[in-house]
Amino acid sequence: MKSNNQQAVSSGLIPYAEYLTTEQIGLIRNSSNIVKYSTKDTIFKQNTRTSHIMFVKSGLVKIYKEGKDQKNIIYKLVTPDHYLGNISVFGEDTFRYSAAALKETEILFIDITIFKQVLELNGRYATLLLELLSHDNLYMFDKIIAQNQQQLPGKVAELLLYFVNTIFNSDEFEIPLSRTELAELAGTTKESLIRTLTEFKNDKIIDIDGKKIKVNSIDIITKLSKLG
Amino acid sequence: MKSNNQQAVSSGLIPYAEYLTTEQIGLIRNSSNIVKYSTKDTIFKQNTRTSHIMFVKSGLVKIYKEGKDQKNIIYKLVTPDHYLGNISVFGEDTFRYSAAALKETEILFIDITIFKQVLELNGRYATLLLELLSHDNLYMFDKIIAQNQQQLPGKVAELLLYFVNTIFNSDEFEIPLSRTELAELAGTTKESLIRTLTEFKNDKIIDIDGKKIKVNSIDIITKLSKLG
DNA sequence: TTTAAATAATGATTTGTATCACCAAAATAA
DNA sequence: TTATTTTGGTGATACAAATCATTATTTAAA
Repeated sequence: MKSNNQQAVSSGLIPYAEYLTTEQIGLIRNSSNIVKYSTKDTIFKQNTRTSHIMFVKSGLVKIYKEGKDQKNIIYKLVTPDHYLGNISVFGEDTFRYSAAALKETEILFIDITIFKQVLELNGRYATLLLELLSHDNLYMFDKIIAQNQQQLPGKVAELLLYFVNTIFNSDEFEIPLSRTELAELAGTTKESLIRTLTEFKNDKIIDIDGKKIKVNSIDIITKLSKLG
Repeated sequence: MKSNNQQAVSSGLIPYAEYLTTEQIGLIRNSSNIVKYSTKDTIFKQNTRTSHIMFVKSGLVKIYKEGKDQKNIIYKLVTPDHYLGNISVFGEDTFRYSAAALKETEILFIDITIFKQVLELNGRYATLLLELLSHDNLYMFDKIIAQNQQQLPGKVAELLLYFVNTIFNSDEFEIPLSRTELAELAGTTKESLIRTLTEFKNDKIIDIDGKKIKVNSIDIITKLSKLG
């Protein structure tokens, strides 16, 4: 954590504060701080100890597993107003994966002990988190399983839908990821990803110019993702 | 749910009852019932409404996704004293997958509304579930990702380790699954699975006789699973 | 029991995509 | 600026595993 980048935490910044009492908000606020990261900064590394709950305030974060010979797998991207890593820090005392900022990012750090205290005091809040966690995990689960079963066109279609529906909420966007990273997210290799994107471009399903992508036919992309 | 197979629920049967007050145990007990299933019985089907939290009391359950042309994917098996489906019913109002009994199985059904009431009253219990859910999901996550990346020998080695370490806690066991189901769990095809098992048998790593399997060298199997 | 259906096993063939090799272009450092 | 590294892109090849085809074996039904 970079102490030189910290800033005070106002109560409005506490996630889902409407479910908390003033006292509980105070508890969390006093054990929280915001840290700013620049593009490509590491937020945490796998196998280090989990001491904080992290909540993305702004920016974009990739959650990834570091494999041997630089073969990473990107699990997911995290957009603002989401807990980092599905709050899965509850399950283990060390991180199972790493996180890095894909652009200028602000993270709210909350001391895990204090956070657990609040949860135990406030069943309503704990239940809310349980629902968030469940939802998130089901979604991720399906995504991974689907990816597993699909072949290239399906995988890349799924990737594009992920950007359109979940990350950017738009059919036109600029991806802050390299081709290699896109492949790591789609579950394939750089070469295969590029080839498939080029095919989609030739078929006029998408326009692509460097990191700028425009999805022309979400219908076709959706069909491809379902077809596998 | 088969009402003819129900039976009364004693307080000792409530999961993690030590975290609950007498009153809360009463609440849950009054809205619970146990249902018995025979081998191959369906417990629930994907896309049906979730109205109960389910807890496996005895037996063995497979959680699977039904794909087109009978191509199922088995996510996991659930052994006694575990919630069905990672309590993930919190996230959605319909099941995302199906469940079926692999042998004589008893399931404790708890009304979901009552259960949520108790959770909101008891932050301690909710936090416990949050931890269970987190842990389970991290585990599953890693398992699926690992499987995804591995090739045949690694996948089958992983499958065997799953039985040895998680399901049977023994290096000798009788699997209540067909070869097709084993393949669905390992993430491959029936033919490839059989071939790989035969190879392992020829290499004396395992003994296999129908559904009876004995793992002779967990060392080699572990190496194979790590090697990919 | 005999018949039918489901499951297990093995071989031959096909195919998708990872891997390898290489070059172009862009970004970064010197 | 030039040099160096990283990223993007294309073609040729290799290979693992899915698919197809067929037979054996077990299990369930008539």
